[in-house]
Amino acid sequence: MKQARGTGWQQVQDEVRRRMQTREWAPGDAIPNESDLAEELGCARATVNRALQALADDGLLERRRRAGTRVAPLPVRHARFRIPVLRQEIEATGARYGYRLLTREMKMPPVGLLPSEGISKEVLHLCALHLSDGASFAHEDRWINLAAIPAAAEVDFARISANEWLVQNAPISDGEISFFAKACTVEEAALFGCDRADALFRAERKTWHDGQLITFVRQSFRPGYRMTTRI
Amino acid sequence: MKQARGTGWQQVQDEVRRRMQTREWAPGDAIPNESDLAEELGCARATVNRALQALADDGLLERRRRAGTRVAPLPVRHARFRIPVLRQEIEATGARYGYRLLTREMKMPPVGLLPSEGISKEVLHLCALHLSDGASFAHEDRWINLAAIPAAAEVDFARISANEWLVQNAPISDGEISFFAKACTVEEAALFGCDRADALFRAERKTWHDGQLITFVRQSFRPGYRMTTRI
DNA sequence: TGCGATAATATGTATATACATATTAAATCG
DNA sequence: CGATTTAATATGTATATACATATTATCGCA
Repeated sequence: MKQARGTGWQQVQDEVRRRMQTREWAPGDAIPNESDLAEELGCARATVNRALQALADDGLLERRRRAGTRVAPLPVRHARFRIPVLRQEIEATGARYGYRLLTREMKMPPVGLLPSEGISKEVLHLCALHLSDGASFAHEDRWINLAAIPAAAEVDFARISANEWLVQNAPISDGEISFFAKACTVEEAALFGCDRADALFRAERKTWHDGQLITFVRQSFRPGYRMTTRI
Repeated sequence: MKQARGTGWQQVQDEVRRRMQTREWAPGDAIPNESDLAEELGCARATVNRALQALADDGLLERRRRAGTRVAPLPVRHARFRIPVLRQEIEATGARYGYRLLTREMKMPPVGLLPSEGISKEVLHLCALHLSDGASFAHEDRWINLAAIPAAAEVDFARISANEWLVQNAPISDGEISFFAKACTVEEAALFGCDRADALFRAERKTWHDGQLITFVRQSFRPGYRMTTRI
């Protein structure tokens, strides 16, 4: 059958959003089932299903078989962030991206840095700077598990950042990222030209492949950095 | 036709993920079109479409009409965070949630706090604490635009947090949230029992309805707080 | 009344089909 | 040869249909 205009799943979604916003359907309320909605809006159930699934995916609806669909009691629960890929983030501002390797060495990771990952051998430790128009944007402290990626031992990482090399060369199956705040160290104060009392926004990421830790990286952003998204 | 076992869209997705992880399909590579994949995997094109759309939604694939589908050159994985809904976050740890209103007053917002929002009248200003087992977990500094939500003027917010009241009573169409780090103030050091030099993780959120600002809130988390997610 | 079996129901998914749309490649024309 | 038109192609979407699955409600029976 030909698709009528005004019955796309996006429009169904908009209509549902509208009813939630106007409190016609308030938080906690059950909404009509898919078949009824489809009939009311003049489209197929599959179209309504697509719209409602997307809303549930965003955390605005809660759906359970047989129990039906209801407006999430506490909406706005999921926000999506693009994980900072520094080159892109910097270039998106119109600035010139720069990368500088500070140190590269084989060493044992400090006790407690990679807790319970079973890293007993030496790992590759890199420190690098990401620059925005020549100014320090983020400092990166990275540990690469050579047992997982032996090829990394042959790379000097002076021209290509570890992130970009790993993306191309290391399969990844799983990851964890966390964000937190911590006062800057003396070295960081020098790098960023900031006060010792300044707070830095930091991100730590671990990535695994088949349960084996590939890399751990801590990125510290220059003072004043904000991670922002619309919801 | 009856659905064969092993041809669900999740399984198609798993297979595509596997091929990306093994570098059979490397970052930047084009992958077969939906029809070919469907034939190879023994399912309908719609099933492949569902799987690939979900992967594109997660930032692992890039898709363009006619141009086809390719593995994202930089796995700019779109991480999802649950926006800190403090009651839930605290109760999820097994701790008892507590809420305490510190101040409630009508006042003009400081210049620059709500830039270019056209707030010229008085707004409701609240300061409150969120407690985890009685200990300070997060401090909240909130401004509510009474022009948008006049009813808020009648609520004392001593027993119910502004967030929970607003969720139930204020329609929201749009929002922005940002995270950053900032050294704590003297007041915060007292609240959290921490050192003046400690850095605090902070979140600022603005919500609008039909272009009108409803509320602005800044939440400052206790030292050591981490926002974490798997990707 | 209490419990287990069974029916009813809403969502979840797969499929074939048809058409829409964006984009690229090819063909055509001045 | 360059510009413009046209065709080809991959994804995007809507639909009817059929069946799967989870969960709740109900019925029958002891």
